Amino acid sequence: MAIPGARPTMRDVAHHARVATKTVSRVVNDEPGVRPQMAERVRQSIAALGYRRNDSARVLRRGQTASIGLIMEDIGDPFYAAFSRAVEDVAARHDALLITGSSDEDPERERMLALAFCARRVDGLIVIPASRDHTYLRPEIAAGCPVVFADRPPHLIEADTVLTDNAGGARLGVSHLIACGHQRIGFVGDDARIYTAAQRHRGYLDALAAAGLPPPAAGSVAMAHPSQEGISRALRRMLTGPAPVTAVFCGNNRVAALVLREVRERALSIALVSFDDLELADLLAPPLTVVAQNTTELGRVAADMLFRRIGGHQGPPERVELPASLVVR
Amino acid sequence: MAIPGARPTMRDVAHHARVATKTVSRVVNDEPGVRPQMAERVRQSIAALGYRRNDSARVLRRGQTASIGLIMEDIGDPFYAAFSRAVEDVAARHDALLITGSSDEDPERERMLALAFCARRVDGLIVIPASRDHTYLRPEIAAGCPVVFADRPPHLIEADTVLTDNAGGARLGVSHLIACGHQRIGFVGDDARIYTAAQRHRGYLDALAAAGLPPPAAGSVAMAHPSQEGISRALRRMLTGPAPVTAVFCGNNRVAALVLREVRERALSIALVSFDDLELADLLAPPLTVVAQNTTELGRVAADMLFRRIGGHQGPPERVELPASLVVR
DNA sequence: CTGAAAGCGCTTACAG
DNA sequence: CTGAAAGCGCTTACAG
Repeated sequence: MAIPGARPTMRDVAHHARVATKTVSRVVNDEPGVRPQMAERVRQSIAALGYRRNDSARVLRRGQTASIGLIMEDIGDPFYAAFSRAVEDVAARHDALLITGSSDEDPERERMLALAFCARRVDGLIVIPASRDHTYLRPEIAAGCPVVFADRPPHLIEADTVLTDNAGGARLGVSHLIACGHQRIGFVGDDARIYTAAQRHRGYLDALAAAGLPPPAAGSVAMAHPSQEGISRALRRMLTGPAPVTAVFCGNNRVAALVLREVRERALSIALVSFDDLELADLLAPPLTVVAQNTTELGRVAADMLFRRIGGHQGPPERVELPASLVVR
Repeated sequence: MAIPGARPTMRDVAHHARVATKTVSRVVNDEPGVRPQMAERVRQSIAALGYRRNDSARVLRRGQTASIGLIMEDIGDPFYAAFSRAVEDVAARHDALLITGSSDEDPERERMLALAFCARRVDGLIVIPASRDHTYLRPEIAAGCPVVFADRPPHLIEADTVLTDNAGGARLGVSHLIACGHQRIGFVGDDARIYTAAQRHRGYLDALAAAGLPPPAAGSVAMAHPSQEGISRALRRMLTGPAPVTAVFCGNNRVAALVLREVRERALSIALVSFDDLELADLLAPPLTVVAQNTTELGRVAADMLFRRIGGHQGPPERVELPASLVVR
């Protein structure tokens, strides 16, 4: 039986045990209604041949693949890794496998991955969107593949969505800086086309307004795909001129790491608060106050919503928003 | 065609275009030998019905699933996340999907995941072992599912393996502390039953011996699953008595984070070097010198080895060891 | 260039 | 309790 690629099939077992394949199927799947004596005979043949059920055939016949797909920006990023782990745990509880793919913020890649997963007939999909147009998913959803969006809302279609309250979180962080006495506060965020970046920027503006502070001076807001060089320039701009900022709110973990490096290298003395927690943030000098998302909960809720749909739930699309919390350090 | 779960099949398309399914198959798969005019007719039917090939049926017939499985300790850990991303990139280049699972260092869970993946007939498996006995994989390998082990070697079977030079890396780190003038150096590592933990401990002892230093005093070595409490106790022990340590080598990133917290909280003045790099390690005061693994390369090599086997390579099992590098800060 | 038949390895729906 | 037949949706191996 050790011929590469030559696995015994249910038919082989049936021959060996001199029964019908259906009987083997019953034994393999622990279905009732097989005499113990016959079941034993089948079990011996299974052992003798080293038989293992081919789930990929089973899946074809049954129509459900017991697998879900997860598309995110980059599984290598700690935020998405934690999210992914939470999804995996829920999937495992439903005996489903998890197929993952990284879009690298490329809409076309997101689409290719999503369609490839659907072609494999995953039972459902969780998408952290990179695309600005999800109409390509409409036929898939109509054909019975539910989709849940996480971290960012879908575009041009309606579907279950779970988000962090990004604006609210940013308000918390910026209000904290204001409470500490800062009046001129800069904002360094990611590309403004990214939903979370835009929402956090909005929260920043709201906090200033709520405190009766003037809107940020020109140059006090920088939003772009984070790079050391870009952030260096942005900080330089914020710290020069007649009204330099005394504090900066960082829009996410990657921005924060770069800002921290810049602050250290140029020995800048500005206060910082960041959206997203960072490993070791509590050990920095001074420790970094952050607005933390509940990443695990985000993943858990997204997966729960998906499995509810897979289980047949038919209600209208839902939108859940989870709070972010201020971690003062 | 918007009836949930009712996707059109190749047969539906064939009826609609009044051709044989084989002709539809040719068009769908861009096989040559279809008159342009007929191909066009088929394409129109495909569009009209919203047909999408069911890859799960294709896979059954062809025997290859174009998917691989990856089993690691925890996809939520940044080390494994980076590893996973590197594997995904290689898989994508081979048009293969990646199925991931976390074993949580539980041998039984590793086994369940591996067998579940094999039941789905993944084309190959990458395993970061938790188990001490991999004989359960022998039938799967014999049946044509190649397995590559990464980060830690397999137990009781031979198979392709890619490792970091853990002992060599630890020697580098400990030698650096010695070069800085330290003579009494402690070691705080993970559970000694984990291969990487044991190897790093060995490298630590080798470095002491190579420098002509005496073997560590009783209590200067602590190896256990990392917990704040356990590490607190271990450090207390190392720092009391007649010959307290002046430096500590941390066995991995999780240990390092806990040791750093303890050092900060109790304002201990000891030198630290850690195996594994940490985000922000350069921004600590003082910055943390580390022995860095090339995690991405580890994942890339593992995946390359696997796809070579999937491609038919038949040579004897290979073992690759990648160097670790000292990052002085 | 086109297609009818068989089969991948299971499960479903029946019949006995 | 047991099994023969049909079928999941494709591709393979032929025949014309």
